[in-house]
Amino acid sequence: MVIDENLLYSVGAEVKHYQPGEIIFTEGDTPLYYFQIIEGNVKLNNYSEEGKEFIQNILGPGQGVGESLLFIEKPYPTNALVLTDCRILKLSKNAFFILLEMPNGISMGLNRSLSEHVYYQCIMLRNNSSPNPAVRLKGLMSYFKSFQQNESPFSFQVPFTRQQMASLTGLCVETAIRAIKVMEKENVLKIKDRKILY
DNA sequence: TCATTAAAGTTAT
DNA sequence: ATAACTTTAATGA
Repeated sequence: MVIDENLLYSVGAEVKHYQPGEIIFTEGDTPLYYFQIIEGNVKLNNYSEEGKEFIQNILGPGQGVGESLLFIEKPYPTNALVLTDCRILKLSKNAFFILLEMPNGISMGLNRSLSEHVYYQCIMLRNNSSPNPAVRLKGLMSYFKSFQQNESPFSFQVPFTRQQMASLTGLCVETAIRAIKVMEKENVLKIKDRKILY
């Protein structure tokens, strides 16, 4: 968790409920709030000129949404929209900065979160720069698998649809599906009930 | 080889 | 039922 929930409540954070499809913020909006997911999933995305979606990231419980933008005077570079029923803590930017000044020390959690974000961007850029679809998909799966303890093969059930995996790696769905099939044959992953085990 | 288009089958709401 | 997702196949860059 980025910031302790009770600490957030103590400085005036409120819980907001969101339904699937609801928008938290849109590309170009001015960042005015700190958001932290209690429950549910949120995706950060962009749309290309031709309308093709690129998913920057899919976030879950405990993660902040767009918090890195609170420190600079720039509009949001992505949209944030809700994938599943969500409970999200919302705190005004002012209160967020008051929290930063407090001696309780939220800085470690926040720094860790920002660091993780930079690391994620680095890994994804590295892998997504590869012309080989399997490399991109493996990069994606390896990163998300790294958060679970169990490192043994096929112990990680990929929590994304093929569509989402394609949008996260800049591939078209069909290519992603084909590459996944090939990887199954090569015993890199298993498919059980359409779920990918990596 | 990958993207695109089309078409059809499957799952979820 | 309808929308969203998955899969296969054909075509072209």
